[in-house]
Amino acid sequence: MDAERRVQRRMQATRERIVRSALALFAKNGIYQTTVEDITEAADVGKGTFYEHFPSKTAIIQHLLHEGFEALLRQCRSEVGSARTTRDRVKRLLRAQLHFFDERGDLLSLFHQVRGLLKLRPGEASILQKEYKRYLRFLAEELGALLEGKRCSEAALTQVACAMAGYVTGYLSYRVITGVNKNTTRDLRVASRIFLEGIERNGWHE
Amino acid sequence: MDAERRVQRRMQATRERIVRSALALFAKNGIYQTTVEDITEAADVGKGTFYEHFPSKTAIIQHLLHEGFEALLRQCRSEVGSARTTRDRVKRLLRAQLHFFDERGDLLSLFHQVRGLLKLRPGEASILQKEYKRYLRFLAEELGALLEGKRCSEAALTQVACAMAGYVTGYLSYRVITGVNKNTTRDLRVASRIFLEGIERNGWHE
Amino acid sequence: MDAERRVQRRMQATRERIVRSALALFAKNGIYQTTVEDITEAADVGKGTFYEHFPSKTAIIQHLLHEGFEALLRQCRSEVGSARTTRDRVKRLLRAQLHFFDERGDLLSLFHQVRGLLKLRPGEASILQKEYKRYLRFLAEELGALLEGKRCSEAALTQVACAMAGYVTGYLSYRVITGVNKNTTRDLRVASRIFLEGIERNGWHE
Amino acid sequence: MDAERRVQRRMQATRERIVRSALALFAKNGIYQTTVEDITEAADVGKGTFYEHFPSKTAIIQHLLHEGFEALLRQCRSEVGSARTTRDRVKRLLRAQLHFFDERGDLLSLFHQVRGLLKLRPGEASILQKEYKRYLRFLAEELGALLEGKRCSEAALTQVACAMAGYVTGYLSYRVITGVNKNTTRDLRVASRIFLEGIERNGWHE
DNA sequence: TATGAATGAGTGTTCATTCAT
DNA sequence: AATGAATGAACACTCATTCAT
Repeated sequence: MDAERRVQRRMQATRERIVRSALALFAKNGIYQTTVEDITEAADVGKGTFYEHFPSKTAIIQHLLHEGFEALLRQCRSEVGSARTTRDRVKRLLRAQLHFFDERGDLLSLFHQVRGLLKLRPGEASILQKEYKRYLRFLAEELGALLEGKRCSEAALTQVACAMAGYVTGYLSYRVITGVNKNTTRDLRVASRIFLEGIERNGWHE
Repeated sequence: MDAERRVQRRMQATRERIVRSALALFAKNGIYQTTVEDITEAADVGKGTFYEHFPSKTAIIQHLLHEGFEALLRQCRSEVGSARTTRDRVKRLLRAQLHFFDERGDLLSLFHQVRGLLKLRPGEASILQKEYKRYLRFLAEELGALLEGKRCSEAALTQVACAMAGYVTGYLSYRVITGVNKNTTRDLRVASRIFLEGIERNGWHE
Repeated sequence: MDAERRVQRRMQATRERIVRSALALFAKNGIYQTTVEDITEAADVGKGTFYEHFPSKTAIIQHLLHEGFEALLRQCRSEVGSARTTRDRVKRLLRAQLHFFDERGDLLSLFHQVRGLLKLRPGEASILQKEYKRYLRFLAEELGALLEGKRCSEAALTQVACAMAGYVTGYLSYRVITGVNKNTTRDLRVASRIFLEGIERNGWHE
Repeated sequence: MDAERRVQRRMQATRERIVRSALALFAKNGIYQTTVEDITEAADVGKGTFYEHFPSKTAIIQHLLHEGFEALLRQCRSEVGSARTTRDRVKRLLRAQLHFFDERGDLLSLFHQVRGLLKLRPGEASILQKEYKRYLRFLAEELGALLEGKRCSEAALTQVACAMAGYVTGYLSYRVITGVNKNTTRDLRVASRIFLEGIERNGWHE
């Protein structure tokens, strides 16, 4: 029936308003300073409605994290896909990440905050940790593909993935502190140079 | 009198136990999951004693941050001090930071957590922010000194400082997630290569 | 029309599923631990459907209580009806109750739980209280009939009714705790003895 | 020091006010209708103070239950102690219980309410259950002592203990419903008769 | 009639902070 | 200086009930 679909759509809209409000507030005020009521108020729904859509505050963080990384990886994949040369691939991989976080400061902030909690709360941590590991694995695979023909251990690849992920997110989140204007073109040039030099000239062999 | 000095000394010891317990717990369980009572219990003092030494929980975080950065910069300065060549300076600068955070995982964690909160709580943020800015300014100055003779705007320097700080802390904190074994020698080689290549060959001109 | 009747019948079936689920859950998990949603889920109907059949959670408790006592009294009446001697009547009265609660542990539990709440919530209490009073009045009347010819004040009769009701339900609910196997025959022998002795030999005169 | 003791005493006083308020409210309004805030308000302390003294609402119920049964058993023991004849012992045992609950309607109510929850909430139930079992075991032992020389299985003794406990508490709590005036002397006469007849003339052999 | 999304008052619990000793 | 009992604002989460479809 049509009616049924309309209900579905309306519910989806409510859920989305909650999700959006949550992410915005988490990024702006921090996950601990943001209460469920803040979220529902911003989403203009009743407090109880939150729990119709997510079983707990932790659950929505998990959801946002998952969706966030999903989006990041999607963008990376689509950007890298059409690259030919190694140089181009690395550049595109970096550009995808830099662009993504430039536009999604909210996710940069969320990723950063949650990452700070990964060693804590063992129960919840492992679930959240998966997302970060997926991101690192993706980068390792991408980089691995680039280095084919050169010797590079799994550990070394992971290390480079950490380096790249750490560089991109670390750099951008420090940039937030300094208030330096965004200049993604320049950022990209610098980042590319840094990684390309390393990779092209030396390989990352141990 | 001697008695007076003894009291002073004992008080100092108490304060130190509190400080140490706080840092350990913040790193292990997170600043929000750590209660003042957790700290005083670990320090084996009464709950009220905490407030004899620090006016608030925020205050001790601020203190730890300040002392932490102080120590970091001290180590950087002493390491870099005796360097001669530019290449050596950069290497030493990186080594100092990597070594420091390798040994002080607690501070790495604290710095990371607090950094995630910097845009929050406007009042407190600015006080905490100062510490990070001081760190970045230090790096910028160091790097500026290295590039003497090459054109490099203030903004570009800040950018490189962000890159370096972001790279080091970002990389190491991702390394924590993957559980990759520490291998500081290799880490240093990689990091040096990355930054040296960039700096030596191109300078960071705009 | 036939259609109308079918609707009626289906509605009745829904109502019954709700009623049955409610009683089972109240007995198993407690009236406070059982949510309306638990009930509707167990009855496999929508949450809103509950409120089509009962105006509130309290209302269904009241309903169950009423129906429960109705059934109890019916069983008592039918059991006692054909008795001749006084001895037999008391025995049958006791047997009816013991049997009833043996088979209806759910009602035993419900009666017990609700009785614990009778002094509460003045508004609701009085409605629920009526059911218990009806039960006691019934017992008093039955016992009164047995004692005809012997002096026995109204108060004394009520007292004996309380004693009997208290004995039966109190005994059985303690038996639940001990996990002692049901042995209704023996239970009955004991109970009969207790009450018959008292009643037969002495009457309950003041 | 004196000061220390004074603090101790004051704290004890606070705790007692909380305990007393809790019991009164649980009895009057029910354990579910009574909120922690109701308790602290009645005790004229801050809400947080409750949790300085008890880790949870469940904990205070457990405490009250334990203390309540302790007091009941104490009274039973002291009452029964000086009895000589079997007849006297049973009478005293009954009297102790009837008197106790007559004066402690609050505990009668609490015991009744909690008993209604014993099959529920498995985790907590078992802790609470212990108290009831202790009571029953006590009665079984007392009755066992009386019947020495007569054959009586453990199960039968437990059964009689259930009967007695069930009778006393069941009777009294039904009496609350009817609003019949207390008349402990008469109650005692009735109860004694009931149990003495049974025990003296027949023993409770199977 | 049946549904289930939406609601918000209410609850148990936490925890930074105060203050009398 | 050190203590820890007392405090209450704040929060995550529950659940009976409503209502538009």
